Amino acid sequence: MPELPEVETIVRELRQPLVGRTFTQVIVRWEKTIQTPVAEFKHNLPGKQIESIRRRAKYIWFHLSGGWSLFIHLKMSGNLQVLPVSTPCEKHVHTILRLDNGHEVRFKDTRKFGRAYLTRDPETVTGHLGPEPLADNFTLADFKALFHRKKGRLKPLLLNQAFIAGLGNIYADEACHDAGILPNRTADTLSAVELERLYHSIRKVLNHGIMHRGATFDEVYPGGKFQNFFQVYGRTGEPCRTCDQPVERIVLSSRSTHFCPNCQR
DNA sequence: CTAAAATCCTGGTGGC
DNA sequence: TGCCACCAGGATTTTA
Repeated sequence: MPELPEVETIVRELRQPLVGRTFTQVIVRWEKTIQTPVAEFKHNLPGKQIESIRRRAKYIWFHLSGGWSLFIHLKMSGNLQVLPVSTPCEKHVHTILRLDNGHEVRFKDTRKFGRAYLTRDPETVTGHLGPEPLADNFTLADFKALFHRKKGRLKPLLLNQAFIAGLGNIYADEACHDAGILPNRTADTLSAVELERLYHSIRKVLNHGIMHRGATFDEVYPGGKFQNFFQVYGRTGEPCRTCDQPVERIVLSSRSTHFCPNCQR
């Protein structure tokens, strides 16, 4: 379940092997992965060179020659491998993008939720997204303004990518705990002081995640270490690292939500 | 407007 | 050991 820090780490690791490469061939084994019409995708991708790779929210964004953009969203279980064509292909590889150097990009995705988009208009994919929480120009005032006349509960708001981009279940729970705010609070009850704490906590937990190269989960994304630093996520019944009270779990908008009833108010 | 539920998927788990 | 019901979980879509 890659969230912002995992996707950021993956993007950084893809740059060295992929920037400058040109796609030569597309093999699609599970067509639902491709969100743009498959025939267009297969026709338009070969011949395009990767000029740069960035991240927007949880999307991996390949800037291609000719003004094209390839977006890949890993969703729950997606994983990108860059391997020589001769390497035996693992199970659950649904799309293969051949390169001009004898290697290929393999989109492996056990649960088949991952999606790829090829477009000349990036806005069609990312246009609905809220602000990047780690952007230099994303200020406390901007964050507070997001809450203007918002009435829903805090956790679902933080998970809403149109509200703020990049948080998922793990980092939303961790940010609420760091800020000392209960995730089921109604958004319009948060004080100015609480909003300020939350703003800094969101950026803090995301930066910590990136620093530890993300969190490794279900062995989908190897290499991350942040799972060792979770304060509440997945720790139901275990003692809070701050106060020793057992971490509690509730369900909010059908998502597991973990919090410390003592540290969070 | 908010919000809850259904949808898409498969591997892992727990009950019997 | 086998069978099966059930669950997680991001984002979108549907329904209330």
